Amino acid sequence: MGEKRKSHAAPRPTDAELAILRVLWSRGPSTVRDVHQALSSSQESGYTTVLKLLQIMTEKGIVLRDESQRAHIYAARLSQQRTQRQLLGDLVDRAFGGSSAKLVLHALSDRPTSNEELRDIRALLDRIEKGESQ
Amino acid sequence: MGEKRKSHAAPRPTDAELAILRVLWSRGPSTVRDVHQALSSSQESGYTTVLKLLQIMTEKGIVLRDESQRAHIYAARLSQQRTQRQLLGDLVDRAFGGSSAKLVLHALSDRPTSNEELRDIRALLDRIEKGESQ
DNA sequence: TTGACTCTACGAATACCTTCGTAGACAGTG
DNA sequence: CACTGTCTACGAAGGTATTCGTAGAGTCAA
Repeated sequence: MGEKRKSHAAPRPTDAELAILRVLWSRGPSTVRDVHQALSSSQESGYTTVLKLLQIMTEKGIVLRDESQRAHIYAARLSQQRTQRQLLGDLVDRAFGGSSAKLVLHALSDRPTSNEELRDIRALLDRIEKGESQ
Repeated sequence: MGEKRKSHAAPRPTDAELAILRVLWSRGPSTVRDVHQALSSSQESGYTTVLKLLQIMTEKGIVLRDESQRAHIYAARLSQQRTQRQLLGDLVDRAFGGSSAKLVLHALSDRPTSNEELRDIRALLDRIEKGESQ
């Protein structure tokens, strides 16, 4: 059974999955108990709920599982950056008609942004205009 | 847990809903048939599917319905900009830890951005640094 | 009026997400 | 060994999203 997914086309993580991913990204490889405790500070969820989620995420290929010990250890398969990129691309396509710039204008005009962050953005703009590096 | 939805706290639109919203935003108030036809160029979906979606969206308060004619006319309740802002805020919180700047850096480094768009972004950066108002 | 057409309403099927209870395996302690 | 606590696996319940079929009412023309 199973085999619904194409090879490795990691599907968009759901909300609950993203909450878990954020824990894994910040803590590194963790057990179910680790994740559950880290999560319990921000939201309430049963231990087996977290376990089930991690099992499902393993099936989907969102996380990797090390079963060498009794308490399995889970790790995010894709980096936070990679996942964010994917989510951003989705959003751009679904709601912003494919224009990153529109999205950026929204993001900047919306929330307070520190001077340091603004500097980083300018630096990136410079790089883009100069070289089209990347 | 109580109260899923406040009276008018428009929930995050789903994928199918967003596809319809994009039609309404670009065409303005439209009938089911209008939306269905506009949609059929990019994806296949039955007429009654679109109808059902629009009925649900009406219940949710995502669209407004003018029933004065036999063919009801639907319009998006929130502007495209407003909705985009909401979706962006959600994404920032869920995947970017609340930092708009990180999101911007991703967006810019990811997709090609035109010179004109880059100019707009710089202009906005200027406004932000000068005034810190807006 | 009748027939063809268009519209809305509604319900059902399916799939997915999220939650949690229960069961059984395993480990350490007295 | 028996007890207690921790772990995984599994299934089921309840909710939401998406799809579409069918029914019934309105409209128009001949």
